[in-house]
Amino acid sequence: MPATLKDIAARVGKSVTTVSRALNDFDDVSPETKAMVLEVAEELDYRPHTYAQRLQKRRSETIGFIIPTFGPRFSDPFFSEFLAGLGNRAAEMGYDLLVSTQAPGELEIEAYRRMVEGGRVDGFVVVRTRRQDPRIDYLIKQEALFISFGCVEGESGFPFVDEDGAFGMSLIADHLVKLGFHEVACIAPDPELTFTSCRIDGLRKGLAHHGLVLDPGRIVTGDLTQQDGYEQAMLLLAAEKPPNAIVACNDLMAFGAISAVQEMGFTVGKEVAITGFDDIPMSAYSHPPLTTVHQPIYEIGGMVCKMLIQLIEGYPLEQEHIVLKPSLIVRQSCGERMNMKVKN
Amino acid sequence: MPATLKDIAARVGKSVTTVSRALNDFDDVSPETKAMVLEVAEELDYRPHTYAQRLQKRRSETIGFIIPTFGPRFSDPFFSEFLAGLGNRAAEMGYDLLVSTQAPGELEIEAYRRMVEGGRVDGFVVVRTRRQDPRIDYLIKQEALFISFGCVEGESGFPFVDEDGAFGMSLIADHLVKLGFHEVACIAPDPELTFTSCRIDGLRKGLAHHGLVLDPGRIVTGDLTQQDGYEQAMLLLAAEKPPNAIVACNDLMAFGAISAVQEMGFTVGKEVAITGFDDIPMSAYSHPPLTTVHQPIYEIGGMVCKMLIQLIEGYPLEQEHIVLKPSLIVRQSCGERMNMKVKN
DNA sequence: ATTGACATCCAAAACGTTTTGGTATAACCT
DNA sequence: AGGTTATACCAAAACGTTTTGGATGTCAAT
Repeated sequence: MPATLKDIAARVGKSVTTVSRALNDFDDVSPETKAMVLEVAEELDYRPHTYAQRLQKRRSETIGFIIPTFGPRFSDPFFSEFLAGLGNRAAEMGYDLLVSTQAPGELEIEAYRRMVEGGRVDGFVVVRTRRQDPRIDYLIKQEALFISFGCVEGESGFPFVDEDGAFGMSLIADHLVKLGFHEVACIAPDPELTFTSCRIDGLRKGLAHHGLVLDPGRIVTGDLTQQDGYEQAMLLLAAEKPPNAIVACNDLMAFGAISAVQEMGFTVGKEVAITGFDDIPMSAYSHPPLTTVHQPIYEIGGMVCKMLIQLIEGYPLEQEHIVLKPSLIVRQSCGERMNMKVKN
Repeated sequence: MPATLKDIAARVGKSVTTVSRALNDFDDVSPETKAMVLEVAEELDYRPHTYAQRLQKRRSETIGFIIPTFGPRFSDPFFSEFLAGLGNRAAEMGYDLLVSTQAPGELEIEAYRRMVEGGRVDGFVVVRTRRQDPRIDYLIKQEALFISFGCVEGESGFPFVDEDGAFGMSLIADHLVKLGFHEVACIAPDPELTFTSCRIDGLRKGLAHHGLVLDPGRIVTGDLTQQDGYEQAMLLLAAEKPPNAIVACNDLMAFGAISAVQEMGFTVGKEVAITGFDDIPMSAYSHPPLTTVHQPIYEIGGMVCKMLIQLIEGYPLEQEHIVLKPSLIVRQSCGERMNMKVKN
């Protein structure tokens, strides 16, 4: 039985009110009483009962994060990096982090309902946005507080952080063209995801800038896993006129593509260039190491968390919409001539 | 303002008690009343206030998981796989999952205190146990409910799931010896971790079984990251008499070791064999693909979660201690002669 | 007419906090 | 003396549930 305010009150011979106010350092409690209360609280190892506080304050001091995992498992380091950033910042700011996983679909909104309408959380973090995103529609309708990483089509009356995917892809295009890889293919994610079209467009425009066209027949769709990266790359390589560069929209698919290219007997970085997106820790340790676009995922998690807490606590955001410029990380998967790039 | 029991009671003209009992399907409420209450509840979109319920029931229906991350980030897929297993099972069983991250050290127990003594969670999941584990000591002392994945030295009066690391390592030893790799080195984790000595011993005994000794000078310590795997492997390769097999105690370090070996100009699987442990999804996509020991991490997460909930709800465990037999996954990082293995 | 059984309902207490709206006492001015 | 001010305290209500321990009414069996 943990100690309660009542226990302390009984011990010091004061009322529960006074004890509560002493512990919260109100100034209508005498210094002597405060000292006594503190001492007894220490002695009884008192901890306020979280749920009683929350009930009374009508605040949960908890933020919700539902990982939109597709399969039965989420092995995408993107989520774990993001989660770590979120979790550390939340803990630092005195908030709890309630985590759940729920694949997109029928049950998804139900998961949000449980958290929002049960009063479990004060706000949400949404990631991996879709072009038409029911989660965001729901949260707006409920007037729930949230920050998303990624935007949606049309609607922009909500705060979000996003990365400039088109810009990132233009960096990739420049890099490939400069190294002489002109036959470019792309492994894109589900077109429903908002960032898909940004990235494809960015790549298309980046190539166009050099007078090249991105053949629509060379755009295939993968589910963001290594497995699918492998399979889609195999498809691309089996084409009549196979590409000599495969631009994957995330690192995981790029790893799969590397396996495929190698299995077909080509040398990655020489006969076929491969690029990724995200710069997860593993990308420095693939063979060859992956040229990719860096997003500071951990930091973004922390940033989103901080913005949400600001919103919850009623402070205005300095910026409603933040768009981050990603940067190119050159490694060996497009060839060894990396210093070329570094020098400009 | 979400609807409360009081609102429903007012609408149907009954007491709060009756409404509560109707919603909980008690049989001292007439079918007509139940129907009415249900209808009005639906209409008002009623959701019970989670924290009020928890306060009253003195149950949080929440399980706590503090990820013992070392750095500022945890990119180890081990944790995310485990978390996914935990989270999915918890959601399925109607429990919330409260996640936090806290590196081992001074502040660690404080993080547990906040969750336990604030009554925030009904029980804990502990992973990556140390030989002397202050978390477990604390939880036992507080009589808190928990299940750990991994055991500790001495004490075993608590329920846990563990994998037979020694057995896994003996499989590795057999495999390496059979393929002719006799100069074995090992990159082990922090010796404080319980599984470190299990695995080293397993390897030592496995080799001894074939008349080989594991030179203590060939056991180095890494921090479970690719980075450290790379650096420790470099050290091993720089030795006077370099090993021709590097046994890493997790897959991430094995990836680092692969990079190191390749950078030194050796062919992995031919001049130097490399093995991992965990069989994370990435291990099928490294180049060469990694021979490793499979642990069903996702499933273990689910299993641990289920056991904890059983404990919380007062059902006895079928088994207090579960030790899983891992299996060897043969890929190319020890050579191409994999069919040899498959055939026995 | 009682008694007992059953069906249906509910007031009040409880969970552990915080907040509201005070009261009592002492001290200090006029 | 009366009035004001400051200090220290607290009873009660409130947050939204669930549970306890009846109360009331009806009907059937004695």
